[in-house]
Amino acid sequence: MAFEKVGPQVDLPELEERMLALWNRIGAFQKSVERRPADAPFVFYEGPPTANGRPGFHHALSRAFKDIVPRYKTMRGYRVERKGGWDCHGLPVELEVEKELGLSGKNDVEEYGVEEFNRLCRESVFRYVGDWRRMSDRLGFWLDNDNAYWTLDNSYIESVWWALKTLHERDLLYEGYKVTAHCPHDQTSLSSAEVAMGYEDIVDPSVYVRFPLEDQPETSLLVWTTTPWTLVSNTATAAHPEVEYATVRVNGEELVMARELLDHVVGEGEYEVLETRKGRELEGLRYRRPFDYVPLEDTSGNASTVVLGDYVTTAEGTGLVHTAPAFGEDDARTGRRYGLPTLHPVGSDGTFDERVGPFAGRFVKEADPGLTEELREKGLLFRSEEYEHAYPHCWRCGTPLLYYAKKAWYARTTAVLGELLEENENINWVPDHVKWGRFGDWLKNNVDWALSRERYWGTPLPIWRTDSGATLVVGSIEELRELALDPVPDDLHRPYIDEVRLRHPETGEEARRVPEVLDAWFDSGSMPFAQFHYPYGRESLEGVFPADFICEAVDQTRGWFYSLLANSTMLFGTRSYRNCLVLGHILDAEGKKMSKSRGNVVDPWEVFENQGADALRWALYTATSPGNPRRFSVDQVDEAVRKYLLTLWNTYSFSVTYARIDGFVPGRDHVPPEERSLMDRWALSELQLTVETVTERMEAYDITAAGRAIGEFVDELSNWYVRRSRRRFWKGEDDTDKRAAHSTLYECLVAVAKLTAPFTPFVAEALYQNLVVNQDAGAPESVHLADWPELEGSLVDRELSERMAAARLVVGLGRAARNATAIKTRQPLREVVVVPGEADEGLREGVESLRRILLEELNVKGLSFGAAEDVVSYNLKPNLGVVGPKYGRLVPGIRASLAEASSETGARAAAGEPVTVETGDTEVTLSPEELLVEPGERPGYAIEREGGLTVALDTRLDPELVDEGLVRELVHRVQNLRRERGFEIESPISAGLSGSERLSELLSGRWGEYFKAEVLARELALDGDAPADGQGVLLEIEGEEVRVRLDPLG
RNA sequence: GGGCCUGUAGCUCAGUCCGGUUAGAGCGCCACUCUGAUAAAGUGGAGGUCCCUGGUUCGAGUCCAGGCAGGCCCA
Repeated sequence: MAFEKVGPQVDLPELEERMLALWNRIGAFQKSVERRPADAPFVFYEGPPTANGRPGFHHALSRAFKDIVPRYKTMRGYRVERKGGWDCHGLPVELEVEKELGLSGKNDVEEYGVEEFNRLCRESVFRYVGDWRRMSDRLGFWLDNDNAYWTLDNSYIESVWWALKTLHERDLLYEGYKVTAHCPHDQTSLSSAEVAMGYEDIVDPSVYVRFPLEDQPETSLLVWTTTPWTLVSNTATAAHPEVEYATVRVNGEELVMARELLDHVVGEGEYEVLETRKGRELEGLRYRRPFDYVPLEDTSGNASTVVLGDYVTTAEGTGLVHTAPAFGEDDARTGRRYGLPTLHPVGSDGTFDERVGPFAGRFVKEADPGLTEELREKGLLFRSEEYEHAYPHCWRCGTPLLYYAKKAWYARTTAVLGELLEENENINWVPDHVKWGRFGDWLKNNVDWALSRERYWGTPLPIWRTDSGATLVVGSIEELRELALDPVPDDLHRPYIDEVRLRHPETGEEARRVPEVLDAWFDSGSMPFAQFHYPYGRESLEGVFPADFICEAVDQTRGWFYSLLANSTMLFGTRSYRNCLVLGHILDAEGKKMSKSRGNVVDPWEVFENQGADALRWALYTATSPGNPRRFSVDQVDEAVRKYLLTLWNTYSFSVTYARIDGFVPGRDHVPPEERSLMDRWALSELQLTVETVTERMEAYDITAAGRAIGEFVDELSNWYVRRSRRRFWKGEDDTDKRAAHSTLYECLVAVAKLTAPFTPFVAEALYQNLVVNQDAGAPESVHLADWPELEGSLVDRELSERMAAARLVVGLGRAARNATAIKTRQPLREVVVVPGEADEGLREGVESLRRILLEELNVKGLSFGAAEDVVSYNLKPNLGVVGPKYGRLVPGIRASLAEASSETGARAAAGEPVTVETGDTEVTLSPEELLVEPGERPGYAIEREGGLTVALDTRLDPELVDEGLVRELVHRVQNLRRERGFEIESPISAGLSGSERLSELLSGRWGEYFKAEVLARELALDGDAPADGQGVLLEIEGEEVRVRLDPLG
């Protein structure tokens, strides 16, 4: 069957729509999975997006990268299941619904009703699923959406419960304190994102307080705080282990604080330094705490001692940080490390409880002045000032937030820290710096994972508690049924699950569920098993765990990348992904983050409709390494269209156009590679080298380099192979050489279609359908069902590639030389002289073998290899690699002397003799190895050089050359006329010329046949029969006036 | 405040691991050339404080230290 006609113009978006329809019709995606062996899985995990917002441009980015690797691996023979998934729970969903309902905070939600609220949350996460699917489909992202997992499904929740129960059984689940930003007005915790929304500048007290040492009450630690009310709960003082602390005498008392802050706090010259020591030497010093309202039950431990913390700074304060584990994140962490008690005399409304005597019932911040006064009375107040700083406020009600410890459920990730670090070593991070940088560093500082959230829409914690404090962790629905006193609801979410009371199997007590829901990150981190309802819906994870490949943006380092690793390490003792491609964020053309509020968001659909998905994909893959933040503009997509897609398309169109004219049939007309021309074998060799590079780069997940290699090959194929081979396709006779050219171009295009299939799946498919499916009924019916090109080593000819590179270099230099002479390329020249440099071994042979190409490209009659001195003079330079180490400081002098050396010296050096130069008062003799000899200008030739290579054009014209130049110019002009007249490429004409004696003479002589062949003139009439005045077109060529008439024949 | 990444031509990026002679490519701009597949191609030109400062070295875009700017994450 003949190839379908292909024009040079193409409507890419329209083509893509047709390919999408084709894929649907033949079930290409399903087949691409099912036809690969089940026992050769390549596991991909889809990081679930939340569908309560429309997909944006950055989602197109990550989906493009998520798609390319599975497509590639499929072609490599793996079965790549791609189960979709949706993240359904979490605070963002709740906040969105709150906003829609006009609710503000938890009190509002409870008043509104949790049942209805959660119903709306459930609805909202399905809202834009259609948009997501449309965007993904149009982009060419193949994903199994019909079997997607939903984190809100009972089956999913049950798997997550199993995980929590397993953690519990391994003593990896516990209840502890968690410091959160707390709004005392709304009586709720705020997420860090919410906290960030509400910073305002306010004035707080700034107090410096004495903590007298237990053993030397005349010496005090000097401590600074802006929240005097937290001093009531002080249980330690933190110092930085490496900071230098001084004991100083000030007005008869002794104080300890960071040395570098003395001038600032005490005043220059106001103190006498008695002693200095590192912070680590202060560890364990026992002091008297400022307030005794809340009793310390155990005074023997680390309470009221100096502890160490890396977070202590000397940017402000005294370098000694008051520590109250109930009211600071650092404090709480330090508290856990040192086993400090947590003193927590504050209610959720922000008032002191009855223990804080005179201040009981007072809002803590309002108690600051009274507490400060009390410190003054006790003689503990060193100084009191005011301090203006940015402090977080509730974005809803404006109340200053309190950092405040609450009970929370934790996963004891620190217990498996060693394993986490070890497993991280076994992950291939791309780019690799993430492993030991952003991710690894952060892992090292791992703290236990606070799993519980005091919210409504999430996986309910499967923890029930009796009045006596005994807890039950339920791991399955069946277990729940066994223990339940009430009917188990169909929907496991709140509020229904809250109604279910359990009977404690040992104590017989009644138990109620704790109110919290689970951090949604734990949901997503559970997807490797929960997506299959493991261990209930599926007994084994063999073949689906761990993932071979995941891909998300860099903001997931502490999100999904972590939750996946933490969960699988705690549950299965191993990482859950082997290769992780980390994407940078997308910025607009100005380097600003793309965001709706800035109005600089690029709509993927605009790009789909104007340039197409292939162009977008290609731009994303090849413009920038994926790990970097990328500046994106539509210009890049335009360039992808022009530089890559249209170049490829036109090469394809060219190939098909001539294959149709010649009736070329790939199978029948195949010419064995060894019988093909040099140019063909070069193209095949370059193709194989490209296959090698692309495969190797894809295996390393270096998509950018892989894509660029394909792009370079397509450029070479179009702008060197096709351009150089055009005449072979045009010529009339149908011989081996022509079939060889067809075979070569055909094979290259088929291979490119396969190579580019993971990158630009649509164009690849269009080529493949016409070039392969159309020809071979037995071929896979889609390029995405085809196998990746095998490297055929026998076709690789590195030497030929090098020779061609050398010849192309010579051509480039020759063209430069020609431009410099200002002689038109249509004017032939007599000779090009090539002078290889010393390093150009084998160049002579290479150029010689490409003689014909070279002569055509440069339009010269002859090629010769000149002795250098024929066309050049010499410049001398030191060979720094040798001379540098040997002569050191003399090098600049040597360099200067060589630059001034005479031409005789240059010639001698070129002949291999040593050269002696003077530099200052030293004489140095340089051996040939220590010298670089370069050719320079010489009159009579147009010369261009690169490295040691010189190309010289003999610019002298003789009458014969001038005649030919004139004829060629005439041919050119007549060809233009043909085109203007709209003649078909292959249609013959009759031509008549008159008015120029000189041209008539040339055309009736030796140039007639040449002229007729070039312009496809079957008949040529000169002068007598030629156009009379007023007929045809009058041309002026090089001062000759000639009248030309063209008539179509037949 | 901390961690990580980035900084090279007007723009997008190579090159930096492993120091070397004149720092490259593509796009854009200017000039010229070529053109019966191409929205192309070729040649030349303009365009560079390789973010800054200091150090090591005969020699630093490259190695070291300290800064600056931008991005992300965290506080």
